[in-house]
Amino acid sequence: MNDSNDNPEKKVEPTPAELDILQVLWEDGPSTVRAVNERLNVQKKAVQYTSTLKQMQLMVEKGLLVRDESSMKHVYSAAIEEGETKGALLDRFVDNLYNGSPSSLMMQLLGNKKTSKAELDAIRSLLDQMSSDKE
Amino acid sequence: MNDSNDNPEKKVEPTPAELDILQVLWEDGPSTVRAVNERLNVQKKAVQYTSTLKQMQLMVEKGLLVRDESSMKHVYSAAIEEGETKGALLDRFVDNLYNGSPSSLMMQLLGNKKTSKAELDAIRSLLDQMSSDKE
DNA sequence: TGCAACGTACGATTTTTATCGTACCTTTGT
DNA sequence: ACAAAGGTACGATAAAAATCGTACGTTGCA
Repeated sequence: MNDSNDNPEKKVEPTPAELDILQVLWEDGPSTVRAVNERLNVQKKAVQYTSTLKQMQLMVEKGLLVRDESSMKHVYSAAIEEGETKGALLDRFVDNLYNGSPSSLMMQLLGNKKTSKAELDAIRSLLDQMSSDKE
Repeated sequence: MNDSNDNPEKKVEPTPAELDILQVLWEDGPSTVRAVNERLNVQKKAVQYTSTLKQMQLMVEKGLLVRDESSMKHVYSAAIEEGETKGALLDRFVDNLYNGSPSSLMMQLLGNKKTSKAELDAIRSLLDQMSSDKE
């Protein structure tokens, strides 16, 4: 068996720059390099077209993106799922910083002045909804 | 004014390896290089003594650590606060991955099978406690 | 037809992070 | 006194991530 199709255990660890690109693709769907590059230049840092191009080409090799070469303007899309990827990153983050304890992270979040009251309310109702679902 | 003493706005962004070292110091308090290195070798990856030494020396230059050179065995301690540092990293993490919305992060956390029921309960009681404090 | 606009390919390089070897100093036991 | 043990300093290098310039191919139109 190879890993072409059903290998959900595959390890994915996009670098920060790769993550930026992935987010554009997750949000906008399949896009050309130019579209992605423009979005990065607006939302993030100035970066040359060819830098983005190269980056995305490498990402295809790594299996982070797939591309459709049928037209001259290649169209790229994310090859890994948003939720899964972010979940893995979150896991690692929690492991590294909070000893794998989500509630520790929550405490950090709650003690953080940057977290608005509205957000806290949203979290609580989320939690309430959660528990009424389960019980 | 310089930034020797009271500059809480200073930007700190430890790299992964730096964070490992910081965590040891946060947990154990002021320590020698050897002590830190041994802890890393047990808990993390094998790394040469001089590598850890160099790393910690660089961290002093960057202002991440301070050291007491009064004895020959220099004693290092964290120069940045644990909660503040982790909070900043968490902020950046939430900004990057969840558009700055902690509740989105929560959803990810709740949907994550690795998060145990006990942890969820802990979070909820944390939240309850939080709201009874505030209101 | 030929040139400008726009696309990809890809080597080279820079930047950042991490690791290590070697030189050399200090302490201590005998 | 001096060797062994254990410490620091620091240049060199490796490894990883990111950036860019240049070469070259294709398309569309004046």
